[in-house]
Amino acid sequence: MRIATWNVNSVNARLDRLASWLETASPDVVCLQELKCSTEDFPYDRLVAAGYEVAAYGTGRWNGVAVLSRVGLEAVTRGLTDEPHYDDVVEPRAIGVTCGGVRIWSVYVPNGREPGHAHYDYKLRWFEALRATVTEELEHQGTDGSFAVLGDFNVAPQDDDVYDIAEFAESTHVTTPERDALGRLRDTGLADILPRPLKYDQPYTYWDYRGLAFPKNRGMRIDLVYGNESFHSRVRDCYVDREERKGKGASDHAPVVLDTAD
DNA sequence: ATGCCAACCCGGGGTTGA
Repeated sequence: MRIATWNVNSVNARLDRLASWLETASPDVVCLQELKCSTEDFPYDRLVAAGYEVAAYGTGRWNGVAVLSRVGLEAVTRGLTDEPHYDDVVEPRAIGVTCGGVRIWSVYVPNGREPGHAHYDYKLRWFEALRATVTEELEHQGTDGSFAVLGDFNVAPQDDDVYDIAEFAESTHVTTPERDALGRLRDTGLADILPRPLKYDQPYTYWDYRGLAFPKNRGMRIDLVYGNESFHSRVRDCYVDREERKGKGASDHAPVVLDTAD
């Protein structure tokens, strides 16, 4: 089974590229983030015509997650247990589904903006709710089933997951509390499934639109795949499809693709 | 050339992203 995660930075603005990527990459399951559209405005017709079942969850603006699947799509859960709110709103940032016997979550972790900002606190609280929800689900399904959380985590797990750690001295995405939150998520029994880069040394997944960041490979690895042992043991390959970051109308994130046995 | 930010909402400019 081929599973991918991709922050598309507006699913409607990216629709032509998404449809063409589905044809060439031929994934069975795709986790999408940053839809920038409501559940109602999601482009169902085009993606259903491409052969996928769809579960979407969005309200527009800077949120929204979805899963596309052509191997079944069941048991849809929208949102986390006791999900924290920001400005009195619970944003659509997580959706769980079961596809081909694998329990899969597509998540879009809050950005955090800057350390000390209310959004940064929200980010840490959101991570705690994600950890709690994952713990509940893993207890419920037992250790036999395959389970994975994929998405834009907005945290670079290690210093070499950013192009120059010195550039991030005052920034979010690399702070100890954020990395500790990722560590507590791993402690539920999940492993970070590291993709191989198709070029250069590091498997970055995001490059800013500004300042020739992509040609200079000034990137970050913030789109992650966290899977339990049953899932991890089935992984045969995992890579960043950096070709999709090229050209006109690209998202600023590239898809992470993985192939599993059966 | 992988090439100098993009998408949203609103109604030309501000906000957000990471």
